[in-house]
Amino acid sequence: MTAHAHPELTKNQSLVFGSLSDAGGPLTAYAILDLLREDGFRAPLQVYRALDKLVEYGMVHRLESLNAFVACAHTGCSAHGAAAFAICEQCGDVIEFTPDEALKGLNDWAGAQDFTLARMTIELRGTCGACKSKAV
Amino acid sequence: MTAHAHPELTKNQSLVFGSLSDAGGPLTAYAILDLLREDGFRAPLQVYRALDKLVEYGMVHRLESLNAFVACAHTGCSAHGAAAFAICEQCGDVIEFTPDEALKGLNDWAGAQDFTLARMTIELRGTCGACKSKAV
DNA sequence: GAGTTTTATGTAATAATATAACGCGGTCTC
DNA sequence: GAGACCGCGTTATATTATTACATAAAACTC
Repeated sequence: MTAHAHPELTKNQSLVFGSLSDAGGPLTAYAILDLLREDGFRAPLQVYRALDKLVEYGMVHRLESLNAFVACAHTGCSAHGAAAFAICEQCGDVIEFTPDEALKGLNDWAGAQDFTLARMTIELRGTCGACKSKAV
Repeated sequence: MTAHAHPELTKNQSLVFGSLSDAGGPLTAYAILDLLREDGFRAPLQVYRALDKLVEYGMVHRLESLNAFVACAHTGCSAHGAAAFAICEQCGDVIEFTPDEALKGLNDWAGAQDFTLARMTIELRGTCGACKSKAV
């Protein structure tokens, strides 16, 4: 539960970020709630409020196609709105990456349309190399 | 409610596709349900089942970041998994487009990672040109 | 065309995800 | 110390989506 160069986290924010970091993968808000019951969490709102802040700080990403949340892979991940995720439908693993060419293309499109970008969601679904090897 | 070169739609599928086409923008499943009550719809499942098929046929897209559905902008939109959406947070308008450069970049990334793509979600959030003009 | 399988349907119940509304307590600032 | 703000706790509720079971209609097989 490293300190990070981010705003001092509150107790609830630290707990939520800790669960996500420890999980090493995506968790739903309710899964986090269950993990934190022993730490005194009682209600979904405690999780959602912390997640809102963590997403705002760029420490956590929301996976829209999974309704789940994941700790940012880049321990200091500040320059954002700009991550992409590949989600393996076999093993559930999520790979975060920065798709420079795609981002350029989308930014160009937005510029040409006079569309001001607030954020982007880029999520790939499929099967990762490891799972394909395993399959007969 | 044009006939399309697609599988013959069932009655429920036609009704759902019709509401989405008429709406000219995204609708949630429950919004569709309310629109179709006068046509005899009673339960969410009637909508979700039709939507599943329509998405499978490529006639409807799901907007993950909105939990909503929209009729495909390309009346015969067959070659898919490959659309992107720009969603204006002021007026709610959705622009569907095909981001060739971005798709190339993401496909290349997947190839390099040995990740087999099943589908992609690309959604841009922001403010469209028209809304920016209106703003003081 | 009788039997079988598949697909679509209707309905009720429930699960999973997310927010609204209220009140309390701390910490700033002035 | 009054006011503003923020985080927190709690209850209730809203929204989105699925499970489970029964019926009916279409398509396929022999």
